[in-house]
Amino acid sequence: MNAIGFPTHDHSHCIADALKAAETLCAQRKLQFTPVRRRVLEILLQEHRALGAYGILAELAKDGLGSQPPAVYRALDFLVQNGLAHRIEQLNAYTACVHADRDHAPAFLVCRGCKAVAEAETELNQGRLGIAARHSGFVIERIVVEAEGLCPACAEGSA
Amino acid sequence: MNAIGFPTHDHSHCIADALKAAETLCAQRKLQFTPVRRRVLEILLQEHRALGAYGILAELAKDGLGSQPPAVYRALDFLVQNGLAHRIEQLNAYTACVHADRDHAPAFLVCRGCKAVAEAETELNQGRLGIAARHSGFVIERIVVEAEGLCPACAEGSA
DNA sequence: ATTGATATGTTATAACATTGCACATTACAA
DNA sequence: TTGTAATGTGCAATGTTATAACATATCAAT
Repeated sequence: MNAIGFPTHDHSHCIADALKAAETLCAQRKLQFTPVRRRVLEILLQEHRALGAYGILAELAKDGLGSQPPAVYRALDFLVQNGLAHRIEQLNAYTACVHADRDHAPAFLVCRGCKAVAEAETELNQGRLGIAARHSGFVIERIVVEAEGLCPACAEGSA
Repeated sequence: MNAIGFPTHDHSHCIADALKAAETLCAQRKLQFTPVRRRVLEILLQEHRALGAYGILAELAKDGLGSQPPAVYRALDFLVQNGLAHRIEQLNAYTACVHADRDHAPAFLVCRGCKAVAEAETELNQGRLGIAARHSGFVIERIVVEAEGLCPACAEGSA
């Protein structure tokens, strides 16, 4: 495993840790970390990439954990709602959160070659957009920041 | 007309100006500003809001300018490609550009109530995301910045 | 036992987008 | 001015993503 911002690492450990953290977080908030939800998060954690809902559904189906679209979408809603996963708007796809603990405004680097996703942070009312918002009385609740480009590996290949 | 960042203004004049500018720009670049393309831009310009492809298609169909999805998508591709319109990723929808002349990295305020869209600007390699990119050797080509929230009018209503 | 809250199952359909091919138009050089 | 390449359009079919609507299950609290 070696995606943008994720130098070679013990990936199975990384997955286990994240699942553990999710468990803890759900326990604290009295949320049900059900098999479907757990499995969807696990599938997302397999790769530091964005996966489409129907791809996830296919995996889910293999385990007999649901075969219809709503099953995935509900699980994804839950995960996104609780900050355990994020939606990548420009791909209509989903990716596991790399630091699900604290509340944050995520920003992403998305490789158009391999769909690898790296997560960074931003602020809600930063920069020119924040200024524009204040000027017009617009209240920002969420901000989507996604950079599209090429990761080092893909840049090499297409150069 | 009075959307975020667009205080009451002479909207028909605003539309006419934008169409004129688009014409000029296409002439300069030797691009064909065909009836379909012109009409799609005009439809987008009617409102400072994001419109879905199928909604636009319905309008187009009324004028006998195309009845199949590819007609709109091709026109939208053309407009987006040439900076005359933008795609709002979080809505899978499109909006006319308010300053199609210069090359720019657009950022948007999108009202979740009325879908009104205001356009601001940002920079490609700004802030923490730029830093993350430089650190990992990621080359940013395009950046999606979309703030979701409530415009003053909708905030009033839902308060 | 009954209720209420939450999660899931199931069918159907809405909404968004692309592919592939044939035909028309335009641009432009021979 | 005619041939030809490039570009744009029409049309049918299909693919992909997402939700509506309704039924059922599970389980804890009264």
